[in-house]
Amino acid sequence: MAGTAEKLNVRDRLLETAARLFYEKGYGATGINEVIKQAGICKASFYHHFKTKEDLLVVSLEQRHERMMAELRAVVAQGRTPAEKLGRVFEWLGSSCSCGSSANGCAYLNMVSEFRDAGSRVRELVRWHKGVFRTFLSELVGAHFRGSGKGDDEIQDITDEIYLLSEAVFAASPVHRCNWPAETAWRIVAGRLGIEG
Amino acid sequence: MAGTAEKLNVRDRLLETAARLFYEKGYGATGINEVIKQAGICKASFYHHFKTKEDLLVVSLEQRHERMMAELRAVVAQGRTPAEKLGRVFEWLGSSCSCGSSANGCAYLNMVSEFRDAGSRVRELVRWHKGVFRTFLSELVGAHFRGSGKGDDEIQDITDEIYLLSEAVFAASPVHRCNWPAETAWRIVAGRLGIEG
DNA sequence: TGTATATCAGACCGGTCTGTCTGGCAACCG
DNA sequence: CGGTTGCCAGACAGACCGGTCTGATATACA
Repeated sequence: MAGTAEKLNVRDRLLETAARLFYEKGYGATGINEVIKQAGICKASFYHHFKTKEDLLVVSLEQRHERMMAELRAVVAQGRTPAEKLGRVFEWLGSSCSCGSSANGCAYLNMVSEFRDAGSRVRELVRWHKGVFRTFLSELVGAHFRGSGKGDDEIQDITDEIYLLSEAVFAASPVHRCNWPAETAWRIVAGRLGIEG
Repeated sequence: MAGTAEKLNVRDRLLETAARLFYEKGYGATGINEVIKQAGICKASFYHHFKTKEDLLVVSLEQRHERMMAELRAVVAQGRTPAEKLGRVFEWLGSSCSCGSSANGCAYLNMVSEFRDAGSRVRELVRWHKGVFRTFLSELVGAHFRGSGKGDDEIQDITDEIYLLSEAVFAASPVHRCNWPAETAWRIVAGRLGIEG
């Protein structure tokens, strides 16, 4: 029952299984024993690779971040203009938030619910991740308005708005389990980019 | 150490304590033993009033809903026009999401993270709550556009957008712990209402 | 007065949790 | 060959969990 993680080494099998279970069931609701069982790993081997359960979570979230950014780069590569690239991003947000087993919204926002201490390692990681994502958006927005005569402040404001709308998609999708949040968010974004329709 | 719940009867003390702890620490992270200890109630009395811990949560969420709607009605009563009322709502969203001990965002969205089964009682309650809140917004939006010649479909779309932005405030506030989400959201909303500035 | 109800106090049950420990097997490397 | 390393197997410790139970006390009401 090791599932998709057949050929990976022990550490990667643990990370793959943990990422899946922590996302689908939540961190607190997933026991270490379940992770190691589904990964087909014995307990001592787990504690050989990771000091604690939380360490496993942190590493798996870091890995998830890299994977997500890679996916995003691939997604925007399919768009020609910055506006089209942003459109692809919101399309991707919607599909990655309301489809199949991934209908649990944003893995990082979920962690904010589980780790209430704002100074915790996990919260810090979430803020870092969101910062990187916001920078990613800001570059697209900046490129879109390059040479438009818009001031930096206004572009900054629009970036904030678009970032906020991405969070809205993440938050609303798991509640409603359809992709009107992504479509509605994109409608607003398109308006702010001046590409009505 | 019963705190603010001095004069209440047993059931209400339990509900008051549970609402506070479940919100500040999360449902899973709060043990029944801690609730009853802080409420100054013995265990048998708790199980006399509530069948299970989850029952306590459900009733406390229902109570929270009534309290929130009452607060919202009071808040909008201070605005003269529908647009001003909506402005007060977003102001209230920001302050109730990023201030003091309540900097944990939306109690209901947090429950979505903790209850992954979309068919669970708690999830159902969350959807009901969000539906009522959306209706509340839709009445204000409808009043704002009354007689403006805007079609019902367009008003519906704008309502969706504003509701989505309220979710964005709830989701983003606990991550960033300041109220730019509320301000940014309101900037977009004001634009959609046609009251730029 | 007798009975039902609400509450207190806290032991107790069966289960789950993270993390540690012992012990053994196999591969690689000096 | 001997030692280290990675991994397996699973018992175990210690804490905490939700929930049940016994038994005592106080109050209200028939």
